[in-house]
Formats: sequence, C-alpha cells, structure tokens
Amino acid sequence: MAAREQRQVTSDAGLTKQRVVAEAIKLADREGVEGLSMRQLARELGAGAMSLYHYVPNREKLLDAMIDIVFEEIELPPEGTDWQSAMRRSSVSARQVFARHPWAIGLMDSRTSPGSAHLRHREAVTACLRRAGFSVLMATHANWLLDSVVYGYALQEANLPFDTADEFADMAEDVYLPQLPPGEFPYLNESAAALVTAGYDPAEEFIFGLDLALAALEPLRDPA
Amino acid sequence: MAAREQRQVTSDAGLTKQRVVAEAIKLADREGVEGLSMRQLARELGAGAMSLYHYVPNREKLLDAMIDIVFEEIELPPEGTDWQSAMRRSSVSARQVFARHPWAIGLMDSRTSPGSAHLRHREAVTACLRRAGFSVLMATHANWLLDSVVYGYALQEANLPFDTADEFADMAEDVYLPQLPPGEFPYLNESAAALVTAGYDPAEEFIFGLDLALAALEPLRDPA
DNA sequence: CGTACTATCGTACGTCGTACGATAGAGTGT
DNA sequence: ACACTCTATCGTACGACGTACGATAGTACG
Repeated sequence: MAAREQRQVTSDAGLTKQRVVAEAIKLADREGVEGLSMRQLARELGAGAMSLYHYVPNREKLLDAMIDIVFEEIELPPEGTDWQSAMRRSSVSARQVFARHPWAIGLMDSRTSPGSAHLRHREAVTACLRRAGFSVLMATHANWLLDSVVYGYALQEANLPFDTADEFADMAEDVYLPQLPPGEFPYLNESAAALVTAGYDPAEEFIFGLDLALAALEPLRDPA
Repeated sequence: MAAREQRQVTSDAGLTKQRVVAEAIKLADREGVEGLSMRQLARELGAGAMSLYHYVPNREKLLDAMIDIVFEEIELPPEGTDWQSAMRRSSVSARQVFARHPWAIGLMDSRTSPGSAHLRHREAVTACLRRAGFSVLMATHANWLLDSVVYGYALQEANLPFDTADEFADMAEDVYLPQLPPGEFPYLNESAAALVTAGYDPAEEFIFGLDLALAALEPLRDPA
C-alpha cells in the first residue's frame, strides 16, 4: 500500500506495456541503449525490476517493441500529392525520428523480423510507389534505395561528434582540423575547412541526397 | 610453463594487439558483438581475461580497433579509371566487407571518432571525387550520398531474416508470405510474391541503387 | 646479485538479465 | 463468511559481465 502510494508519486498510474515501452524509449533517448537496464527502467517507473516481466517477456522483446513505437512515429506518405512530395515528406519525417532516437538505428541490425508499425510503413510506401506507376520490381528497388538513404544518413549523423551546425563551427578549428593535417589528409582538410565557412547542416545534407534519389527514380516509372 | 605450453596449443604465439583484435573480429563474426566478451575472447586466445588489458585499454577501445581493421579491408578507389568505375569498385568492396562483418554496421553509431583506416578511406574517396571534377562542397555531398548507399544497404541486408537468395525462395512461401495477408498488406504481399518468382539477390539490389546514385551525381561535376 | 620493467593473471566488486517462488489483493462461487 | 483462483508485484539468488587492484614470474641490465 505504502509502496503503491510511492509508486504513484513518481509515476501516478499502474504499469502497462505502453507505459513500460514509452519510459524505456525516454530512458534510451537520455542515456543510450547501454544505459537502458531493466533495473534502471523499473526505478524510473517506481517499480521493482521483476515487475517489468509481466509486460515484456525479456529485454530483447522490449527493444523490439521500442523500435516498433519508433516506426509508429514516422509519418506515412500522404495520398493526394505527387509521389515525390509524398515520399519526401515521409522520408524527412523518418530522418527526424531517427535523429530524435539515435539508438534506434544501431538497434535495427540485430532485429530481423519487422514489427507491425514497420510493416504498415512499408506497405504505405509501396502503395505510394505502385500508384505512382512503378512496377512491382521497380517499387522494390525504389523502396530499398529510399530506405538506404534514410538509414544511411541517419547512421552517419549518429556518428558525428557534434549535434548542430553551430557546434561544428565552434569545435572545427580547434579540434577537428588539427586531426586532419594537410600533409596526410590534404583533401579532407580542404573539405573540413570549406565546411567551416560554408556552414554545415546534416538536415540539408540529407535533403540533397534524398532529392537526387527521387529525381533519379522519376524516369523509371511506367507512364501513368 | 605448462600454461604457456597449453596456450601455444590453442594459439601458438605470444599475444599482440593485432592478434587480440583479429581474434575478436573472428569471434564477433561467429557470435555477434553480444557474444564477444573479454572472458570468451581470452579463452579463445588461451589466455586469462585480464591479460587482454595489456593490449587494449578496455572493451570499447577494442571495438574501435575492430572497426578500424574492418575499414582497412575496404578497397580504396583505384586511380587511373573514370571516377564512376573507381567509386563503384570501392563501394562494392565496402558492401562485401560489411556483409562479412555484419556487427560492424550496428557498432558504428556509437563510435563518434573515426579511426585512421576510416580517415584514410575517406581521404582516398574525396581525392577521387575532387580529381573527377567535383567541387569541394559537391564532393562532400557525393561522399555522404555514396556512404549512405553503402551503409543503408548494408544495414538493411543485416536485417534480412535470410542470407541468400535460395534461402529466401525456400522460406518465402511457407513463412514470409503468410505474415503478409493480402487483405492487410496487399502491396507487400504482391511484392514478396513477385520476388519469389523473380529471385532475390541483395548484391544486385545494391548495385541498382549504387549505379543510380553514381549516374545522378555525374552531371554535378564541373567540366574537366 | 640486485633492481627495474614487462607480461601474465587470480581475486574481487558492482552490475547486468532473469529464473524461481513468495505474497498480497481482487474477483468469484458457495 | 469462506475458500478458491487469478493477476500483479517483487525479494532473492545465480551466473556472466567489465574491469580495478595487486601479486607473480620472467627478462634485461646495472
């Protein structure tokens, strides 16, 4: 009873699978996946560690569930516009989601069966492409390519040692450029120096690649 | 002395950083990163767990070193051909390497500072692009896009629940198609069915996306 | 024959995922 | 009222993990 009251102080509701998974995502956003332990998560929820196992069979399944919630956050390609606008919108949304949950990208490669939100997303994307006049096989190609662009940029972005363009500009001259001596890395040094003056925005970088891919796919549609 | 003899039976040489890292990669290839523990790795080397710490400061640094060896395996873009052939060759090599070491992709997102092999690779790629007539900024764009294609396809490939085209064909009808009922996922069902008959090769899928990206970048070069 | 240095590793601590079983409350039938 | 079952909660404990600390033994050099 006292325990329940204390639980209510920190979390003010009974445990549910949704609450467990949602809190796990919050925790992973804050601390990374390595910082997400069952004990810590339980503490966050004001519960005992073993209580979680009534809502989630084990940590792996919890991670699966977290990934699927992440996919739920991705906007589906809207109907009623041209396919490029629709796919751009969905892809931009996906990139934002993965930027918000950087742990999700690294988690994906060990999880081999897609969750239901993932499947729903894929279905909507495929529908959009097919309706735009891509053949079945070409829609598959386009799907792979566009997903690669999203995942690839998200992965590279997660690797960056800085988060914003400003942060990059701040640290570039003192920290990054010295690691790229012109003798050993003339081209990288030149690039880094140019980026300092030009500014640097991963989101714009992504749009460049995405639009190039979309434009390259355009002529591969069958005539509508 | 007896211990040393036994060590020599299983590993026949003194410990070195190279040997430790190489064995760690072999172990990760076999068991995945989660299966790579310091104790297991030491056992594999016929040594005590703590002995590893004379060659590697901790597990994180070991993972960094492993990633860098992986980058060393990637072929650099050769000089003396057109830029597209050179980049295609290097990218295909990179995809093969990541297919051989699937754990490497998932590891990258937590490692923020590139190792020396990674830097050397980026330098060579940038050099290739700059010599082909891309401006400094355009070379950066191209670099991001091409890396995204490599990482993105590698990541998706690592997610596939099957490894080869044959294995897909074997399991598709019994396992995958039933998970995609035509009522709920008409388009995905159609795609999967088409892929069963058309055959399915991730390597070809990659080439499609890569060549599309290369072709899309071609007109962005400055005149040579 | 010391004296210093390097490589090896045994032990121990704190943390992890989680199996097992205890408990307590709620619901239901009599 | 009581017995029963069901659900949710969690304390305890086990084996594996990364690794700090300090002991040891072998080698190099004065």
